[in-house]
Amino acid sequence: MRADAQRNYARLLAVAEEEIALNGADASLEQIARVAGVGSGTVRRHFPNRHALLAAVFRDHVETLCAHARDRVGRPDPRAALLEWLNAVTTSAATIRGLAMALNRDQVTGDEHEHCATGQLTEAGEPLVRQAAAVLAPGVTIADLLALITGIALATEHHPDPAAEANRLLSLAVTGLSPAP
Amino acid sequence: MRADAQRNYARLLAVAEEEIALNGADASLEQIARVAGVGSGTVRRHFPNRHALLAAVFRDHVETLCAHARDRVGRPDPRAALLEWLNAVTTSAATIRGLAMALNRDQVTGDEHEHCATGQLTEAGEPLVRQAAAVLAPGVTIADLLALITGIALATEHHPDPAAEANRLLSLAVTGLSPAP
DNA sequence: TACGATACGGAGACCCCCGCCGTTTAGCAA
DNA sequence: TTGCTAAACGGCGGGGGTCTCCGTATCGTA
Repeated sequence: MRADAQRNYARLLAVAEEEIALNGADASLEQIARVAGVGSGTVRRHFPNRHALLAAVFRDHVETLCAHARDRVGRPDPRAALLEWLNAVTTSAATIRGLAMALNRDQVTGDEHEHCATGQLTEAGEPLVRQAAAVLAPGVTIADLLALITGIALATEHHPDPAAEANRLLSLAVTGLSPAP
Repeated sequence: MRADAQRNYARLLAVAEEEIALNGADASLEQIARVAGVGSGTVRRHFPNRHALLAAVFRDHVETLCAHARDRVGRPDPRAALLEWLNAVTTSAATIRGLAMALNRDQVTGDEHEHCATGQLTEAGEPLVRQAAAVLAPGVTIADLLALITGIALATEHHPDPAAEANRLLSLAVTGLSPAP
């Protein structure tokens, strides 16, 4: 990779992060190019489509969450371990503008990319779910949990305090909105 | 309302319904105008903004759900009554393309319109929630339930059988993903 | 230093949203 | 039936976005 390409890549990533934080997952690529001071062709060369850009922007965040999950494998209390992680994921999804939509989008694409955000989170979270299987409702999968979390994050995007609201909804779902009598 | 205006309104509504079923809540207004064989100004006159169009298109569906709720007020088993209604809402939100996004959008706008879709569903569902309060987790509101449902519907939009998947997730949330030990 | 590969910038084609305004037409009244 | 007027229509123009493509500038090496 040429030096100028590297510079532009880094610059674009930084600008994209700001712009997405400001305007959500469908921020204008054109605008990002303008702010970064490069031609629109350049952003498109580094990131062929919006999905690629989102993946790059959120890569670190996702990686952090995955590490968080791995740390919790083998903990003495599997239920607590899983719930802590789910809370962390929820907080990120609700706080980091655009992340929830990005996760939702690549669930749609059907995980053809093993290394997409949802794929990574699935892989990292699966052991936690397996460990906690005994205390989970039968049939619950890591995919279910991630779908629910992205859904909750999308639905609470507007709220004054999205993270708090999202976590509250998640807690309700975990313990049961209306447990059987 | 003039006769030609009435004709165009009806025609636009029909075309919009198809187009939204095909392309989701952000179908092209321009395209709708083309298919309906009217100028783009006409669609904009009848529906000043996208939200107005969505509201009109989904009005009947929402009204049906509200009636469904009113039917169930006063039933002997309040829990069953509420859950049946929640399932119905979930099925609609997951099946009718664009509805979930529309509901989500007007939760965002903050219900300044009392008669918007979410507002109507809130009003209709509130008695069911009140009735069932004794068997609900403390603090659960009708707004929470609707938010959760729209979130679930958004998250399962891609699934081969969205309604089944959405209802499954809802059931899990109702009985608890991992009820406390 | 010269050269080839690589990356850059932006023009062009296409689509969409939105506001505006000249023209047509429905429906009423004479 | 015939005029008339307000309401409704259609589409143009401006602004912006996406995506493709190609001539040009630049980097890194021989």
